[in-house]
Amino acid sequence: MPTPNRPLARLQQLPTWQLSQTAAHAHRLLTAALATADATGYHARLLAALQESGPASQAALGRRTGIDRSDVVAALNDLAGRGLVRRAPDPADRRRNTVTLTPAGTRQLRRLEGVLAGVQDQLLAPLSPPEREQLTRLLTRILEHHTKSQ
Amino acid sequence: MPTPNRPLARLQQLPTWQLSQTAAHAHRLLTAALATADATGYHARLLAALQESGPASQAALGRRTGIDRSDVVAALNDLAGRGLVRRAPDPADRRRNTVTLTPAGTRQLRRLEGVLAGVQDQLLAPLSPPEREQLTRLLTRILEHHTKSQ
DNA sequence: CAAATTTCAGTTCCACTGAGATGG
DNA sequence: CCCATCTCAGTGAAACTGAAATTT
Repeated sequence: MPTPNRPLARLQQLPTWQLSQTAAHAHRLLTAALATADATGYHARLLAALQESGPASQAALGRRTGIDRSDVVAALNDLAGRGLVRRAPDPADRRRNTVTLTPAGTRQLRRLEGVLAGVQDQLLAPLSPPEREQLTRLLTRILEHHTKSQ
Repeated sequence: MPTPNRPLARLQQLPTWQLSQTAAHAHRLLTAALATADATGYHARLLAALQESGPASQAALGRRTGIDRSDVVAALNDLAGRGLVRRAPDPADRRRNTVTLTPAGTRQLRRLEGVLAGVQDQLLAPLSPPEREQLTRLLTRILEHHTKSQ
């Protein structure tokens, strides 16, 4: 996702282009902010999923967060290495690892939620609160359309 | 850019998340549509830049389109191989290649513009024309803020 | 000499694929 | 026998880096 110096007049007006540019900005802000908390987007998504739905198998976490099974393994290695989650074999189905949020993981998630809120504010700085809501509504409509119809 | 099955309630509401999801959808649509015209996003951007500002050196094209100098080389190899652009040494500055749009390139650009318009329509299908304008205005404001302030 | 251009080779990041091992 | 799970190794696209060769 590049950022041209003197953007192309035509393409610049296409919503697809504006979306990709805006998402790229958001991604930069997000990655930078999470890095200051020694985290990545994968980490935040996994911790949030664990808090939201409780302990889960790795496959279930992958489905819920949209993270590929292979990448879930790697990210959980990180998180477990720092004591933010615990992995234990599921006694009911021994193919599975049950992943659990630790107290340290819960604290880290709270920190990350603060970081994420700050990024929203940075990104949407030029918009008033009602405009921010408007943007969210429009994006939600687009997303719903494209996830329902497929 | 993954797409979760049952999205996380919290993260799903964050504008950064919605933006990245929407941009991912747009990117999928765009890549697929351009592929039917034997093109890529790089191709479209380079052809558009050439039509908009006339013949240019490769370095200038890279700056104008936001495409890295290395990738400009590869994409122009493609385009030149299909006769859509012509590369000739610049007599005024022999470090440069002057890249020119051929008639076939102009025709291909017209095709691609049609393809791109179709993708906008697909992506924004659930929105009314005024809503599409609203979205464009909000995104433009965000982009202007983040490109001016840096 | 410093700076710009074109090119090639290689790196990094992210999402994904394939396959093996274990188990239901 | 088939399917699910966890894991590792590797692939592919996109953006970028470093450096060489040429020219200004």
